[in-house]
Amino acid sequence: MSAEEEETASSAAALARQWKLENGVGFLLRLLEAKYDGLYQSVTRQTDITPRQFGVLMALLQQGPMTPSALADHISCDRNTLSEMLKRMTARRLISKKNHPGDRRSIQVQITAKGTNALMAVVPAAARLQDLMLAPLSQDDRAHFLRCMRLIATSPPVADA
Amino acid sequence: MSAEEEETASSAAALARQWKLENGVGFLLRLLEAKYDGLYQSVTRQTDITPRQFGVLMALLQQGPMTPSALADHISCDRNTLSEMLKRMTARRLISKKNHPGDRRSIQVQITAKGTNALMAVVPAAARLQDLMLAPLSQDDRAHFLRCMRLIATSPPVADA
DNA sequence: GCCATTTAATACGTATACGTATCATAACGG
DNA sequence: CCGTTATGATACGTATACGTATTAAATGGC
Repeated sequence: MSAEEEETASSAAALARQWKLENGVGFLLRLLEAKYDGLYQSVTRQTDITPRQFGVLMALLQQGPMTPSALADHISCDRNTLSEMLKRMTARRLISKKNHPGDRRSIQVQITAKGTNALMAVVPAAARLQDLMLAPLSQDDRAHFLRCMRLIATSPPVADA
Repeated sequence: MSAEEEETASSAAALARQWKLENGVGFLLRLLEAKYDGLYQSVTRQTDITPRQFGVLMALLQQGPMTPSALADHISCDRNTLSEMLKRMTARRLISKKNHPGDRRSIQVQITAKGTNALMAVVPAAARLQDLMLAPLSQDDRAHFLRCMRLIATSPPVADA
């Protein structure tokens, strides 16, 4: 082991000893996600659309038919992930696919009547989710917390990363 | 459709029209998670342990051998999920399993030398992740944001949920 | 001491998430 | 006009996440 590697190794060991997993942003984010999904289950009971599918259906309802790529951009979702979601949602007839007029590579997806019904059935419950998640915070903290999340989410990736 | 159902449906439609997906906690949490994982990829380059595996290895390094159940509690991870992670990590020889002395139902998992090396190789990069994630926030906001996340994460589930 | 209950771990099914590869089609440059 | 490149969608592989089912073993009640 070179002197430099040894130095790196010893400082890594020191960092590891004092590491506090429970203070890490990644750790906390996962806890919040789990809490959010758990609350979603609680408030929506026996529905058959997931939180992610909720976002897809809401976007299609509000924006009308669009291509998978446009939809992925709209809801900030990976295109591969969305492609698999759309496959499952099509199988369940929550959405339908049709040919794109003018580009034979492309398609358009649209919400079905069944999808609209499924969405409407959970909208009232979903509307309570935000309050339930933020319940532990004061009113001031809720707004501040959301601002912080938006700041991080919308700030461009750092060059030195 | 009963009068009540009609009322529910029309209020759901009204809620849906004014729904702003990009303001939802769930939506923002997913953006932050994606950002975190992206930054992890950037700062750790060609390593072969994921952010979740990092947490497992760090816990085993600091706490020593323990049962999968104890580990799941320690890192707040679902036991089924952890079981599959441990299977993959065992296959890669990052950890090893041994019989539990005194309870033949149970086992203990422990970090291997290879796992320790893999962990140490990414610790310095992982230490920079926190700062990179919080970079868009002021110093005051960083502490406040973390406090808010901990508050939500640690507050017990609400009864009315 | 035996049986019902509980607990530990895992298997299995479904859903998300994303990197890489593939295929068809469109767009473009010469 | 033809070949190269870019783009849209999907297939495939791996990893996470979690509900439910299964199996083995420990535990508690009687």
